[in-house]
Amino acid sequence: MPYPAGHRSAVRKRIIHSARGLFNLHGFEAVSIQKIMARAGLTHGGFYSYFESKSDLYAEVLSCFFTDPTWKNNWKGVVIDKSKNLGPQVVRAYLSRQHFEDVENSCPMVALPTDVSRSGKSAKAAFENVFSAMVDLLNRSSRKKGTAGSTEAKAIAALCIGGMVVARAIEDRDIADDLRTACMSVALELGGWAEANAPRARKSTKPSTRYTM
Amino acid sequence: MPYPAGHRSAVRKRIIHSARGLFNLHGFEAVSIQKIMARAGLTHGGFYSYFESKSDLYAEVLSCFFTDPTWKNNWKGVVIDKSKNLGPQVVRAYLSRQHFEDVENSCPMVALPTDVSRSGKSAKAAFENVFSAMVDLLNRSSRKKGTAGSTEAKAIAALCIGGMVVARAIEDRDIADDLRTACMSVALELGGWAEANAPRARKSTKPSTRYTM
DNA sequence: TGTACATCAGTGAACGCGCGTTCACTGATGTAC
DNA sequence: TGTACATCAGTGAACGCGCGTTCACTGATGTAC
Repeated sequence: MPYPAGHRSAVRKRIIHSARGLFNLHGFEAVSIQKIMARAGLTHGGFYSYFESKSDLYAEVLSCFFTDPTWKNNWKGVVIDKSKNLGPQVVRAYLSRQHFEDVENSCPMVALPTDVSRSGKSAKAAFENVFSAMVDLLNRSSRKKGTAGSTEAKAIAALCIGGMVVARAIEDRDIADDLRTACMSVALELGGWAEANAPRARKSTKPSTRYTM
Repeated sequence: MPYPAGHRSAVRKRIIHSARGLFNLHGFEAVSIQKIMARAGLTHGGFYSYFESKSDLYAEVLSCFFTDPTWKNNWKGVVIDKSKNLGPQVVRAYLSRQHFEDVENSCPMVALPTDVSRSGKSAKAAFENVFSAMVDLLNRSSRKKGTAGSTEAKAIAALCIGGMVVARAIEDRDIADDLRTACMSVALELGGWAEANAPRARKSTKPSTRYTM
C-alpha cells in the first residue's frame, strides 16, 4: 500500500468541500473543474479519477450538505441547542444575517435552487431529500399536528428558503433586512413559536443565542 | 430614411423577448448571444449595435418583465379580473400549475433569483423594483393594514416565489404539487383571502377562473 | 541498513469546442433629380 | 419613369480565451529481501 489508508477518501472530501463553496458562490456553470481542483490543492487532470463528470460532483455536493452533521454549526456564531425545540432555532438560524452573508457556506437550497431546477434527475432528487428533511424537522417541532401542521411545515420551509433567496437578489440592504425579519416573524407565528424561545437581551457575558436579526 | 421608423425598436424588442425565454429556461451563463440572436432571426454580429454587453441585456430583460402590461396574461389560461380584489388572484396565478410548467414565460423572480444574486447592481436593482411592486400590490389588497399588513405582504410574496422556486427544484412531481398547494393555502390565509374569491366549480360553459390547483 | 522494485496518486500537455466581442464589409432600402 | 446615390441594418470571419475531458507519463511512497 503505497499511500496511507483513507488518503483517497480524504482528498475526495477536500474536492467536495472546495466545490461546495465555489458552486454556492458562483453557480454550476461559472465554476470550472480547474478552479475546484486548484482550491483543493491539486491540478485539474486528476479530477476524473475521483468523479465521473462535473454533474456527478454537483449531485454529490448537494446530497452531502445535510448529511454532513457539521452543517448546522457552519454559520459562524449560530448555535443550535439540541436540548430545546429545534423548529424555531432552525427558522432563526436559516433567516439570520450570518446565513445571509456567508454565501460560501450557505445552505445550497438558498444558493442554488434555480441551478438545480435546470439540472438532471440526480441533482433534483438530492435537493428533494434535503427539503423533505427540513420539512420533517419543522413538522415534528410544530405545535400544530396532522394535516394542518404538515401544510404549515411546508409553507415555513418555503418561506425560509424563499425569503433568503429573494433577500440575496435585492440590491438595497435595508429592504433585504426587512424582508428577512418579516419572513422570520411570520414563519415563527405559523409554527406556533412566536413567544417561545425568542432571543432576549441578556446581561450574561456569554449569551447562548448568538444569531442576529 | 432607408428603413421604416420604429424598425430598430421593434427588432430590439424581439431580441429582448428571445433573451427572456432563453434566460428563463437555461440561466444567464448557459445562454449564448448567438442563440439569442438566432431566435430573434438575426446573426450574432449585430448584437452590439443594440446592447452594450450580455449583462446589459440581462438587466433590461429583468426590468422589462413587470413593466410590460401583457405579462399577467402570459400564462396560458390564467385570467386576472381587474374588477375584483387582485391579491388572491395573483397568489393563485403565481402558484398555479401553468406558471409552474411554463418556465419559458415564467416570472423571472422564480426562474432567475440565484442568477441575479450573483450579478451586478443593475440586475439586482431591477429585481428589487419588481419585488417591491409585487409586495405593494399584495399590501394594498390585503385585509390587514399597517405594519402587520406590510409584514404579511412581504411574507406572502416570499412564499409565492419560494414555493415555486423550490417546487421546480424537486424531482417528484407529487411532492412539488403538494408544496405549491400548501403555499397557496397558507398565503391566502395570511392575506385574509382564505374564503373570498375561491375558485368554484361552475355550471357555466365559460368559467372565469381557469387556473388549476 | 541498504538497494531494487511495484504501485498508483497526481501531473500537465493536448483534443475539439463554443464563448463574448470586434470590425470590415454587403446589399436592401428609400431619396434625389 | 428611370437611374445614381447615400444610408445603415445586418453579416460573418476572425480575435484570444477558457472550458470539459483524455491520457501518456512522473515521481513519491512503502515493500521485499
